[in-house]
Amino acid sequence: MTNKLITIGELATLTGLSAHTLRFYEKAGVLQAAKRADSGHRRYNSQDMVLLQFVLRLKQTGMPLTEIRDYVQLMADGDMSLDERLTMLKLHRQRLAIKMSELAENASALDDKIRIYQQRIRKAGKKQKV
Amino acid sequence: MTNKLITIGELATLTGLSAHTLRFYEKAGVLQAAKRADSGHRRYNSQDMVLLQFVLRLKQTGMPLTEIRDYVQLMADGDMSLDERLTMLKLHRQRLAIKMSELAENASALDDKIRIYQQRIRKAGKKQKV
DNA sequence: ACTTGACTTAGAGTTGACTCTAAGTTCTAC
DNA sequence: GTAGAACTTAGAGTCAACTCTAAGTCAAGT
Repeated sequence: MTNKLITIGELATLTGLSAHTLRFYEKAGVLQAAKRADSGHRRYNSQDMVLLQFVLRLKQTGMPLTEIRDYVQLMADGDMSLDERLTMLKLHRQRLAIKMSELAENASALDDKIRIYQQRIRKAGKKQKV
Repeated sequence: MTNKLITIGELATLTGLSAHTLRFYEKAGVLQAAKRADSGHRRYNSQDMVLLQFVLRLKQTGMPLTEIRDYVQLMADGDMSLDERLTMLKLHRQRLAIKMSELAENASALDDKIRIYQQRIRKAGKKQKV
């Protein structure tokens, strides 16, 4: 077991978030309240880091913080919330699929536009020479 | 030539945006100032609609409005800005590629999670029966 | 002519997600 | 034991992107 505890500053460096943001996430319920040292300072363990990784994945795929908060709350509720969590994940997965196909479509439209621009620039260049 | 002019309300219905948002875009420079009827009401032609389609594409792929505004400004400057516009589009295309691959990675992580949840739920169901 | 709905403006308010400030406490290194 | 960095809190400020309000004008149908 790796029981190493780290400070909020260290977690900030590890994740690229600011300590401010980590506290903000905790207040927003996006992260479970961290354990505290005797001094009152937050101490994070490896499980906290794993959860944070997953939370960041959800965020990166466009899930709003309020929804992530609900999901994290369900995790705290234990196994009886498994079904509900699965439903949420599946729904989010579907939205993600839609977004990905939209992006793919837009990417190819962009590629077309870029090709047309390159042609126009090439032609303009030729005119210049004549 | 299809010279049909439409009102802001009609354009709103067509695009799914609100008239408020269309005016906001115009003020923000994301849309070029629309022609006006004698009454002062905005009238949009098909070219305006084509531009708006492209603007929405840029927006949908995550380009911030300030950047779209710069791009639209360059369009108004005419052909001499072709190079600069091409550079912008290429850069954006690259960011889009990165985002798409991130999403793909996160999607497959989500799929793993979903599979694991389904297994856990199936097991829990079995225990229930015994 | 009149009503009703769509339009006009400037500017205020909202939402989501941070980001920072102030004032104080704790930890680390010398 | 003291300086300076890192931590604590509550709450204010910022930014992007809308979204709405107020007060008025214009357009279309009966």
